[in-house]
Amino acid sequence: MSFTKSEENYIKRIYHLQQDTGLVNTNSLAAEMQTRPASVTDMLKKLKGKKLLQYEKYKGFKLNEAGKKAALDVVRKHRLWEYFLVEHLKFNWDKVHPIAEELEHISSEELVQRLDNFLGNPLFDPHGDPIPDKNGKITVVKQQNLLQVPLKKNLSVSSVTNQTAQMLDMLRHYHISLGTQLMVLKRFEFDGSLEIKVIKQNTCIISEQVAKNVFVYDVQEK
Amino acid sequence: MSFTKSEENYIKRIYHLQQDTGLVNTNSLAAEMQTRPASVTDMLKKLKGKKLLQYEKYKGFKLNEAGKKAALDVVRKHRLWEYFLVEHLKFNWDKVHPIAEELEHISSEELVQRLDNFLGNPLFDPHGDPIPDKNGKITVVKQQNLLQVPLKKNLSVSSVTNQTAQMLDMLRHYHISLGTQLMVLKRFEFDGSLEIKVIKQNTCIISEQVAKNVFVYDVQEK
DNA sequence: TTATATTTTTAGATTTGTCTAAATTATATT
DNA sequence: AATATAATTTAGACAAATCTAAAAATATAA
Repeated sequence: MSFTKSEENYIKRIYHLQQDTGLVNTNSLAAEMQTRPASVTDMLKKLKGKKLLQYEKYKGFKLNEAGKKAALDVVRKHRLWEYFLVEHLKFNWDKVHPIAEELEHISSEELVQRLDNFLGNPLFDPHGDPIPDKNGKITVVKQQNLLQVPLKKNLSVSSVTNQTAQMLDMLRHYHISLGTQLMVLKRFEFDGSLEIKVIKQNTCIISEQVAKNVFVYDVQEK
Repeated sequence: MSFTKSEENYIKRIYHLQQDTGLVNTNSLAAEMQTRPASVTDMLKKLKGKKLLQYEKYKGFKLNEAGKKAALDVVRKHRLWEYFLVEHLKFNWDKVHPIAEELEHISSEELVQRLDNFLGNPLFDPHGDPIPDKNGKITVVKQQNLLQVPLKKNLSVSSVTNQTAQMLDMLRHYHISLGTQLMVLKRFEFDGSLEIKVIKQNTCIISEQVAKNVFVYDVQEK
């Protein structure tokens, strides 16, 4: 089953809304989609026709299993492309959303699978949101910043906040980027700075300011 | 000025046709676009309205300078994405066209520029077709296969024909891919095989069969 | 050069996704 | 429970991109 760009956008929005509220209503979806309630009703009929939606007139609606799978396919593509844009094209993480909104509608399944492999099958996008696998499964792993994490544990970098040019320059120098495996060796009480072992690289020292913006997850739990 | 997907597709087709024939006519464009002549006429009016086309009713038509620039922007995106798909996602070159047909319509200029840089500003796509730069300029450089090329010249791999799994496996082993710099050191008369210096790698020996499928250009001429 | 064939355009319809305005249903309030 | 308010849907219209069928212009050929 394949969907139009517009259908995919509606499906994705409904998915995100129903994560929060269970049942979704016409007006809030219209607001999210920046369109009119009447347009939403039109699309709901189409999605119900394609058997993606539980929907009774005037009653509210939500995606059924097929609908959720369709939504997760789009979310997966969106987040993989965001990862690519940040990690390989060196976009700042706060600039990539609108571009990924276009890329997420490219249809080739083989493309998505190859992209996933090329990126190293990341679990999180650069905002720290989880990337569903090709079956729609989301691996839930706790993320913490480097200040919160125990010493000598094998960790993988999942996201980086505060992406200033200066911060990115520093991380690049230490060979720290998304997916990098590392370990906190020591925390200095004096200034809160950390001694970090970047696997396959040299040890380095980072300040507390940096550490609080670098988020990681426990490699074992994957 | 920005264009719809449909407009971009028409512009690109007209560009390719007028490269061959000068003036383009309605029927041949309809055939190329797999559509009806009536639809072509409709679109021609739109493109004339946007001042991209020299077009008089019943007379034939061609892109003006603005139209050619628009076409080259699309061609540039198409070929950069093809390069990415082959070189980084390891698609075979004969599989990438339909996917690049979708990717070429992603609109962000910054994306294209960053992609170009990420790829190393390649001059040719994996089919050996030249990639226009951001101003629409096409660098014309002669490509030859490795059998046609003089010894001890600094060369860069521009395209590879006969992309069988076996061939690709062999090239990968020798670290030869698009953009790789190399030099032919010696040609053995006995079996036509070549001794190749892959810059930053070891020397290797490739057979005549392989050599005739590997196309290169002279780095000096860039 | 007149008739015939070919090419191109027009006229009007269709589909998708949107809109406004009005009607309908549900919810809240007294 | 009746009424006011809010949410939702319907009805009908529009723009983009396409189509078919017919008309108009051009090209070709006897």
